[in-house]
Order: sequence, then structure tokens, then C-alpha cells
Amino acid sequence: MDSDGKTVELIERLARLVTNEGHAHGLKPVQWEALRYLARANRFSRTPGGLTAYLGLTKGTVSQTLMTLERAGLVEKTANPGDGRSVRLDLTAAGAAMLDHDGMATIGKALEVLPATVRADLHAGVEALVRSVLDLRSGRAFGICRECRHFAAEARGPGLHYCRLLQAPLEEAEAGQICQEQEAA
Amino acid sequence: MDSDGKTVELIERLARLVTNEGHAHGLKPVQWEALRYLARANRFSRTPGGLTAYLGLTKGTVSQTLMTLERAGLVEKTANPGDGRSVRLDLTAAGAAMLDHDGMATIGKALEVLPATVRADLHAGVEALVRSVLDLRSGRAFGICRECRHFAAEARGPGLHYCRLLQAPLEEAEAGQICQEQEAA
DNA sequence: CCGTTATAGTATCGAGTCAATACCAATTGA
DNA sequence: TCAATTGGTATTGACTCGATACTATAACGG
Repeated sequence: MDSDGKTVELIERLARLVTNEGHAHGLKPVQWEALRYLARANRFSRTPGGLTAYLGLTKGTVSQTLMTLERAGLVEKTANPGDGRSVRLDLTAAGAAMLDHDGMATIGKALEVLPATVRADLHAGVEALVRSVLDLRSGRAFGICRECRHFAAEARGPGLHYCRLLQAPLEEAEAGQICQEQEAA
Repeated sequence: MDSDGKTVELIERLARLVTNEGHAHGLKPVQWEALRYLARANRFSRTPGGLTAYLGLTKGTVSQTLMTLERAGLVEKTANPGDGRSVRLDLTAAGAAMLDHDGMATIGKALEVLPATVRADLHAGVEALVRSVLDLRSGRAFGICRECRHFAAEARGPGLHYCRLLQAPLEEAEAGQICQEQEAA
């Protein structure tokens, strides 16, 4: 029981270490998170609303963060054809290049040093914990498209998949991105 | 493929979930971290400098946060006898009571749901990772007094320990607190 | 069709974080 | 004794963040 308390303390500490990494290159932790999200999310999820749900913040806050990133030339907004209310977000070349200097690489390096079994256990444990927290909070999983129950593999020919929920064709590359709507198969 | 990369993404997500918990009762995430630190740290470490090292921030920032907490009546400052520069920090009764509403309990709840083996593996993994990151960054461990190489158990009689580094007697309760100076035995 | 309601996003405000810089007072030490 | 170090505060500017209020587009129900 108190072992759980210790675990919580360690997780708290780890979280602080992670946000500490987020102050490189004049950006803020949340701005890095936004860039990383936009690099990983599919076109249905690269919107202010998607980012808001991912970060668990209010839309006003996220709107401000995106304005800052747009002013800095790291993110581009384009109107969403088909829904005049919605905005499509994309990393600019500068935004993508910025990710090469992502401080989270430090965490990756610290991970590499650990024995393979510890890494595997850690991965499984964090995955289970994230799922568990999201459950408690009824948050979205933001899992990978391919692992979704709405995903129809090769429904339109070789390498041409389909999303039954959004009724949209999916290219091979998109199947590996994260999606707002994802629900485990 | 890059299983480590996925782990880093999960850790990033977990860190975000943790900071999301930090907005209860009108406090900010960092303020909660300060309260938790002050509840766990021994008297040698309950100073602005100790908190600064723990959080990995600059001393100016921490000074501001402490002023806010002091104004809110959650933290008390007293002069440190023996060193006129230093300030001793203590939780007030209100500060200690505030910790009963700590949002990190949500993480603890999410943890409880997991199978015991997963919890144990997670604990070991996070512990190893935190250590590894601190190593890379040459940060202090802030481990528990009793597990320090400067700790002399029962050096002054039953339940009366001693710190060889600070040359100070330690009561039983203090042996379980975290310390700024801690170095693994 | 038209009005109601829901959805996507922006505007503004106030409190606070945060790094950077500059600063002060007490301590250390050559 | 007088410089360097250490512990902490003050100030500034950019930004986060929740709250609230607002606009515009879309969906729906009669």
C-alpha cells in the first residue's frame, strides 16, 4: 500500500523532470507538446479541438498557445473545407525541424541505459496506468488508427484502408498516426 | 520498431495527466508540488534553495511561488538560526490540511486498479528511469534520509540517529523524510 | 424554411509561472 | 580584511491557464 504511495511520488517526480525538459529553444512545455501532437496526429485530429482534448485543457488556453506558435512560424492554420467552423493545423517546415531539438530525447536516452526487461515492464506499466487514469476521467485514448475498431484494413485495395466512423479512405501512412476518435478494437 | 519511442510518448502523456491534476482548489500544479515537498522534506531541506533544486527551476521563480503560498496562509517562513541568509519553510495547519485534497490521489486510485505485478514492475521501472534521468543531468536524488551514506543509525542511543555530513542528531521520524543532501548508501 | 441548439473557435481578463537579470545581506576564506 | 560565494528577493516580459463572454457555422426539429 505504502509502496503505491512511493510509486505516486516517483511518478510526480518523473512528471516534473519531463516538464523541465520543455524549456529548450525558447519554447514552453505546452508548446512542445502541441508540436509533438501535430507531428503524430492524423488529419482528422489536427485541429484546435483535437489538441484541446489531448492536452486536457480549455479551448481558450489552447487557442492562445496556437496563436503563439503561429506567430513563431511553427504552425499553419488553414480553413477546413467541408466545415467552415473548423480549422486545420499543420506543422510548417520550421515546426517539423524544431522537433529535432526536442528535449524529450533526454528521457529517451535515460531509457536506453536501462536493461531491456525493465524497459519492457516500464512500458507495460505506464501504458496500463495511462489507460487507467483516462478511464477514471473518461478521457479519450488517442490511440493509433490501425488499432481502432472503426478501422477497416485494405478495404479499398492494397494499402488503402478505410475509417467506418468518419467514412473516409485512409492511406497507409495515416494508419500509424494517432486519432481523436480512436477506440480500442 | 521503436518501442522506446512509444514509451517516451506514453511518459509524456502521463506527465500531462499528472499536471492536469494540479488545478484543484485554486492552486497551480507547481504550488501543489511545493506543498508535497514541504510535507516530505526534513528540516535541512525545507528551504527555498532545497525546493529550487527539487523542482529544477530557478530560485527567482521559486521565491515567487513561495510568496504566493505564504500570502495564501499555506506556508510559513521563519529565520534560520545559525545562518542569517537562510529561511526555514513550514506548512501551516491549513497547508497540511490542503494536502488531503491532493489531486495526485487520482493517480494513486488509477494505480490501485492495476494487478500487483504490474504495479511492482512499474514502480521499479519508474524508479530506475528517474535515477537515470537525474544521472544524465547530474541532479540530486532527494532520497530518504535513512538510505543515505551519511546516515548513522542509533548513533546516539535507541531511535536517536545521526547525520555525519551535517553533523546533526536525527530523530526517528526524520529518518523517513527526504533530504537535499541524500546520497545512496 | 426558420428558429433553436450545438459545435468550433476566438477575445479578454486576472492570477500566476518562468527565465533572466539585477540586486542585497550574510557567510566563507585566502 | 576584503573579495568571492551563497541564500534569497525584486523586477520585467512572455506566456499559461481557467473563466467568461462572444462570433460564426452547422445540425435539427417543427
